[in-house]
Amino acid sequence: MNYCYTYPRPALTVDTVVFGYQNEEVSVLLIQRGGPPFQGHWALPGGFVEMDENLENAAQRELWEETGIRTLNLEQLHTFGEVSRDPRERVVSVAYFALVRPNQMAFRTGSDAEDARWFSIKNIPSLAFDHDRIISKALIRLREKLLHEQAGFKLLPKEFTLGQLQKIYEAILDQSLDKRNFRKKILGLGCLTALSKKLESVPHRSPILYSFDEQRFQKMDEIKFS
Amino acid sequence: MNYCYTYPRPALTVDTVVFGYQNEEVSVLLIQRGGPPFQGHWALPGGFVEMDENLENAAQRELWEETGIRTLNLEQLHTFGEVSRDPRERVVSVAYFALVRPNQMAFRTGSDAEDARWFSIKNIPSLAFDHDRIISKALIRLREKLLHEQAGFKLLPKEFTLGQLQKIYEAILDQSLDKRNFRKKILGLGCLTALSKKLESVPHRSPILYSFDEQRFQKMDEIKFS
DNA sequence: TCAAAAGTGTTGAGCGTACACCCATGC
DNA sequence: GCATGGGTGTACGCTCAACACTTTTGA
Repeated sequence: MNYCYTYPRPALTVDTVVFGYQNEEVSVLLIQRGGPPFQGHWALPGGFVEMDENLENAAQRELWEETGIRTLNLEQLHTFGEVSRDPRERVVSVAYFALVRPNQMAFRTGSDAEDARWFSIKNIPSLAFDHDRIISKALIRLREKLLHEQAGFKLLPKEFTLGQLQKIYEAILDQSLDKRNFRKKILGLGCLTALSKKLESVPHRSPILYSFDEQRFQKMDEIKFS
Repeated sequence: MNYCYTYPRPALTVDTVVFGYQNEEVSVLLIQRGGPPFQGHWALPGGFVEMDENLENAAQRELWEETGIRTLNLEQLHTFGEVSRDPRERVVSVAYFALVRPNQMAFRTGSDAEDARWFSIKNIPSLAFDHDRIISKALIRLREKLLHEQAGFKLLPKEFTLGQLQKIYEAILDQSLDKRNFRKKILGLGCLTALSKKLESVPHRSPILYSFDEQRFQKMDEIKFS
């Protein structure tokens, strides 16, 4: 108890909602808590902010320590500061949001006797603290990012087919889309490059692989606003 | 120094960006700092979060204490936590965002020998801390809210004319708009009620007063997403 | 030959944009 | 009567939604 202040202070944590995509389902990375409170409950990866690191760095570090996943592109979601959201004491948590590709989804279990797992967003268990509220907000943001920033490709390998991309949209928006209109709209963005390769060894016609040109997309976005 | 912890903790503050509209200009409420650091500089109203109040309540209280303005409808903007954003020590600040009507814009000066003033967003002085960055983010959010939530009427009296509303859009978007298209679009939302009164004693034809039906707008929004 | 997904165009409706004139009021 | 904003309609282009069949591949 060596750090003393004139006025009391809340503890400050970060929590990160990481979305991935596998088996045609969007899923969230959760860890199982090894100690109280909520021992054995599932929760978002996260922890206390150190004094010499920015909030985003703290979120990256905790994610790395607890799951072995490294990702840039963390984005701040919302800060949760209800007085009694943690039963021990006042804890304010800054929530972050990330999308990872399949090849980034492999994790190792953290040091703290915790287990980690991907859960489909259609089947999320009961969570510790107010983490269900955090995930609700993250899902809303995910839909917005999909619709306004075409973020779907960030959940796929760098090279992907239009069919895979459409399935992402359908999973996140929870509705089926018309194939022709989807392709027209996505290709009409002018940010996809058709690669000369095709995806082979599939039990049907080989689909063309595409890559997403993010720089071009940013430029298009700027033009729109002018 | 009676509050002691095992690990060091950042201080936690809230700051609020309040937008108003007067003299055909959108403006921000700032206070002049009465003590160091940045003594004499202008800054956003805000202060430390108490242990028994939620973040939004803290923002409301500080706004009330420092400016005498009371507003509901605070909305969280972003949390700023760069390590050195405050020269004294680590301070993390949760920024809030509010729109107030002209009749809410009267303020009293706070207790702390501070002055308060409305500044046009086209003429903002040099600010304390990273408050310029906070205002930049708030301006972006203001434009988004205008475009997606038609929030412009929240800067006007409950009863307003279409001409006044158009001026708000022009001030925030910083471009002139076509009068006929603007009216078509706004009336097409189906959320404006034409009142039987007209605005009188103006040196030209008396314009019709309208009120905005927020409930109806919310419903329209839900329908859109289904 | 069959199953499974890939790929491909047209049409109609609604929305945003461009554009110009007369009207009511106070001074 | 004049200055000042209030109020109004049409035509075009673009984007979105609906809709069905042929192609390729592996098993």
